[in-house]
Amino acid sequence: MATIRDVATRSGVSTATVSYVLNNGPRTVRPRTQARVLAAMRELNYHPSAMARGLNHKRVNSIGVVTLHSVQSPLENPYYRPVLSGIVDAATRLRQSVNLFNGNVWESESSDFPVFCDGRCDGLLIFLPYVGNTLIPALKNQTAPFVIIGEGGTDPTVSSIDIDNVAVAREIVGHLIGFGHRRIAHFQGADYLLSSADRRLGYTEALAAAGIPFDPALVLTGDYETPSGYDLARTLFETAGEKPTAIFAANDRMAVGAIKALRELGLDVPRDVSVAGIDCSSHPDIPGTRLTSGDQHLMQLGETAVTMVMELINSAEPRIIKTLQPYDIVPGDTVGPPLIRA
Amino acid sequence: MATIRDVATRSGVSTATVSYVLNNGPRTVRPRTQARVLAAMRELNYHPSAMARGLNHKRVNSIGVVTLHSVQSPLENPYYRPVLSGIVDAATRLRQSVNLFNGNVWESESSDFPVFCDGRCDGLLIFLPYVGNTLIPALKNQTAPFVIIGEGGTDPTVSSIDIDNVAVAREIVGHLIGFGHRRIAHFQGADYLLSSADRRLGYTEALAAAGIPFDPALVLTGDYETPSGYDLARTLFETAGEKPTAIFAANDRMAVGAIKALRELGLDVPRDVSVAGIDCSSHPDIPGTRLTSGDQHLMQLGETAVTMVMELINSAEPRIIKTLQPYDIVPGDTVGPPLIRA
DNA sequence: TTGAAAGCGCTAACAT
DNA sequence: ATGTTAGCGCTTTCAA
Repeated sequence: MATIRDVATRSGVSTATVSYVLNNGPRTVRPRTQARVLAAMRELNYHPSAMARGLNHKRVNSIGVVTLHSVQSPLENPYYRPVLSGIVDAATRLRQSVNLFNGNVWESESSDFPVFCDGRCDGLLIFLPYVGNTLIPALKNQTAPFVIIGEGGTDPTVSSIDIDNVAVAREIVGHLIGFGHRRIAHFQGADYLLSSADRRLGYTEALAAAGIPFDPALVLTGDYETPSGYDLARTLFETAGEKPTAIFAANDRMAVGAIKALRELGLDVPRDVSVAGIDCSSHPDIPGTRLTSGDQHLMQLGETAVTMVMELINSAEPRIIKTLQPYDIVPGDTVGPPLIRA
Repeated sequence: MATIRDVATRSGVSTATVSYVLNNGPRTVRPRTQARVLAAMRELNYHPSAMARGLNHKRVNSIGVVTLHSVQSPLENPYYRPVLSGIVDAATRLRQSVNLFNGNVWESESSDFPVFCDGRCDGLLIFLPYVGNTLIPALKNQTAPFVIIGEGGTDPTVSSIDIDNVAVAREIVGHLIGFGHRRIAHFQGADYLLSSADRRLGYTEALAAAGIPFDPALVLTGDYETPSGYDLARTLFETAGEKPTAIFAANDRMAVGAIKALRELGLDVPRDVSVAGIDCSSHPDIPGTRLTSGDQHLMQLGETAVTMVMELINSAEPRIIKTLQPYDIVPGDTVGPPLIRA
């Protein structure tokens, strides 16, 4: 590869001049000289080294995206994918490249050596850090700014973007109550994610607001994955006890799993049981059925996350930005009035 | 950020020693000294700079992925996504980060300044370079090795991975012929992609092998996108002339578009018209229907592409690797025997 | 077993 | 308007 020296020699100027031509400033170069330099660059097929430049002005125009969870393949996950799409789109528009890291691999390797903050990214987007992870504390001790996606929680010392999990859960349970349901089960997410507790809180708040007594037997813990929703539904409907007329699953995948289980048990959704989730993600397992859900506008969320981290990067002093993404309750085919028992 | 100097000062050794501790060699360091250095690194929360290291040994452990086409969002594209998944998975396993570039943006900006080969990636994976693009020629003049995904074509001077487009098309058309079809339309892809011509060639070869005369009126040109398949099907079936009993679409998206159109026209698939595609990608537009298609094993293709580029990166002298990915014809619900006219 | 110092390719203050 | 040169943070040869 040709270096700036080669170009300088070839065009008979100093490296400084070449550099100024390269960057269109900050110094002005005589047009004739400039032309000579440009010609030399072309002839030598010269491309400035990102490494050398980065070493100087500490800026590489790349943002890192870390998926901390051991998600098999982030791109196949209905939550990650739209967010990532939004990130890639926004970053591209802003001329930033996107650096993907599968965090759990890097973390397990040597937890105190996060390659993604070794200068190859100007800033980081961290997906769903689970409760008790070691990355976030480590990240606080270094200079690359970062934004947490989906699990900012109550920590006021980190920048984050999320929906208001309590509110969206409250509203969607309210939606079920509005249809006349009083016996509503909740399939909550894994407890190592803060959102699980938040959505559960929204659920209890909605019940309380409607004067419906809370029944702990109706709250079952899953893990945000489809099979867990399936298993919980089977457990709930195959064992003895009074059945719920509706299920609020903490996300769409669990809701879809539940619907599959219910159908296998000969129950109709929503005639026999209503089901609602959160995410408005795609769910190929129940073709033709539109799940009642809370739309997090995940792509938009990814785009906003990029603008946030860019702001942090461009900001002189360290800052904390907290964003709550607006959401919408989207009625689908899976919620109806409760069945009146004979 | 602490530098290697800070660590050296703090532990009372030279920067050289710190470097050797950092890399576990090539020189051996006395255990006591090493311990002191490690302690200092920990205390200072030291992380070596990727830029500075890269500047020396020209290796950053990152592979670049360039999507040249103006795909809205690569992650939402049923061809790109599984390949990308495979890439991310394989790269992660090999401890490489993945750098995503939306090539058409970078290219349009200043076609002679490809940031993705400025040293921030050790090697590149290039998606579907269209015929006549300026990137590939430019890439040949620089040192970063690259592998072309999906459009290696006949150029023997570039490394590439693809399926045998002629063969897969020939086989799938053979599959249709096997059902008794003799009047088979072909919706071909955009002509700026080599695969379009290849698949079309496979189509004509299959016809020839079966002694079926080629009818140019049955070959229509789309662009690999769903709407084009829809439009072509409407055109074909709404205008006068003898209708085909089957359609071979050059990819699944066009096939799906065609099926939608046929259904709107009151035609049943496969009773009235059989339809086959290529890709085995997901297609939410025809829920419940399994499209007869040729499986390219796209995730696998992405994984193999990564191992290929890693081989090129690790190879001392420049090499060219050509890989043909195995494929399978996957029978679905959309192909049946032709309707016998009264 | 360790230190000193010369680069890697570029930028930008300091000269002229 | 342009050249000189001292770094950026690290690796590695050459010395000790």
